[in-house]
Amino acid sequence: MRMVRTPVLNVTTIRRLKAFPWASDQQVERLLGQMELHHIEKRTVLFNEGVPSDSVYFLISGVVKLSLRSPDEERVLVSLISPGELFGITSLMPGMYRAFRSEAFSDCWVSSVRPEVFVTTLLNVPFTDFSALMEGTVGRWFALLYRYTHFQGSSLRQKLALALLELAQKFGIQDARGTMLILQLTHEDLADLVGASRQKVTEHMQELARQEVLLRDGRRLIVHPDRLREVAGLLLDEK
Amino acid sequence: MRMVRTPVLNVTTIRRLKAFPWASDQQVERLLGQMELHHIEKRTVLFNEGVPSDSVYFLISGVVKLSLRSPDEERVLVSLISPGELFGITSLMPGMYRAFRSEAFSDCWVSSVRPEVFVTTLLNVPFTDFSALMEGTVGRWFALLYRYTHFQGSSLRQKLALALLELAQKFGIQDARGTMLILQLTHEDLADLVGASRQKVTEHMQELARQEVLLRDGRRLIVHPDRLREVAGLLLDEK
DNA sequence: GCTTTATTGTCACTTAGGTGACAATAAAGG
DNA sequence: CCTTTATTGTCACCTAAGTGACAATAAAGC
Repeated sequence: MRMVRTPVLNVTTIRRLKAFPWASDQQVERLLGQMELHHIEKRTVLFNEGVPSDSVYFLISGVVKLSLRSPDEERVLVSLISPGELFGITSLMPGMYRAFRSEAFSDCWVSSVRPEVFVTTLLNVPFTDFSALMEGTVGRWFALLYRYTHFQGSSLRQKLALALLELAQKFGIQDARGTMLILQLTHEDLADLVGASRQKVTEHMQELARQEVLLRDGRRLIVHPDRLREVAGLLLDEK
Repeated sequence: MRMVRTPVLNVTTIRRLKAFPWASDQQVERLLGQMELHHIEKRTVLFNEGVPSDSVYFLISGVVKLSLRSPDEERVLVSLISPGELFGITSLMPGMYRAFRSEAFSDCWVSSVRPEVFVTTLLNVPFTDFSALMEGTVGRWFALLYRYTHFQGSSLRQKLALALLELAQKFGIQDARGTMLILQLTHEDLADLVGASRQKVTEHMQELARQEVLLRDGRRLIVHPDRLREVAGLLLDEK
């Protein structure tokens, strides 16, 4: 059995890690009083994608890995977190679920706090207000990050499905035949969106139309979100 | 000459667009009083990547396109913005530059406001505090989005360079021979990070070592950020 | 120090998607 | 309505990267 020395977590440690440089000593002190400390052994999963987001984490030492399951069951390594960084911040937006799995890349010391405590201590503003503002502003960044990380390890067909899903959410109106995109998109636009050639997009769009995942009404697209989700390789409960 | 009718921009319009649902009528009213209204014709560039971020934009009607220049001079279409969305929100973080070009995808009505006004009106908190908190929390999302959008249209070699650059910023310490990554990374880890196969990563890493972009000291990597930036196809002033 | 296991290196072969070059449509502008 | 321009469709060919299968090292465990 290996002994593990519990690290000291005080204002000096926080300052040394260059975390929360804007916060006053009092604020940091108050925050520390409400944070829990955890030791996590290499390869231990801290949270999995899909579970409710209810804590903000702060990495004190070690390295944490954020990853994702790609359609072909491979894992996409999204990011490696270094000491002094916050992570698990989807919890700062209302009703979010974890988008990534986080696990210890090496033995780690991690500290966690409830998002409400985090925000009210450091910013002195009601959590619901802050949270709503975050959703309205950086929520879109997150949606983009979601799409781009899911592009990793996907075929062109799957990327197209993901991109069309996002467009359907933004520009879709219900139609008797499905969800109509109120946008004039050329195959070239779609190609630029998924990072592919115009010709291959044409081929795949035709294939998708043949399989009745979508259909074209003049230059308008009508899509079936459920079938797109299936094509994209998402679980039905995702997003 | 085509006549353009100026849209009414009042609380009702904002509510119809489902924007700022958390804000009170008074707050919205006050915000509107400080917003400028612009009409932008299709294909007009609103801002370019690289310029200082000094306004938050709100799309009233039309579609706005966010894009990026890829290493091979192609444009990557990052996102299409729909009415009711905020964009240009890098201005909510301190000292940021525009990461994307924004241009009118169709004729648009856009409203702009200074980030300080936006934050203080809607959240009643000093802008510098809010801004610092944003940087410390969602700043990393943005860095990830930066990497992933730049992956688009890049070769494996360029993706590797970008990923190693990000790692050097997080895990790098200065060394006589360059920037040493204090991390035990296998080629498999790198492959998962850039979405490639382990074998090809091995080949490219060897190539990069041969060209003295990086070198290996046991299982530690020592990289040259400048040369990596060159390999990644970034302009010298970027990032 | 020796055995076991993980990582790196190499190569032949396959494949998804890029590229260029057109014809066939469809939309836009007068 | 007719001309011009933009978009879609289709193909043959090329290339970067994936894949499987090993050998060669290097690190870890005992």
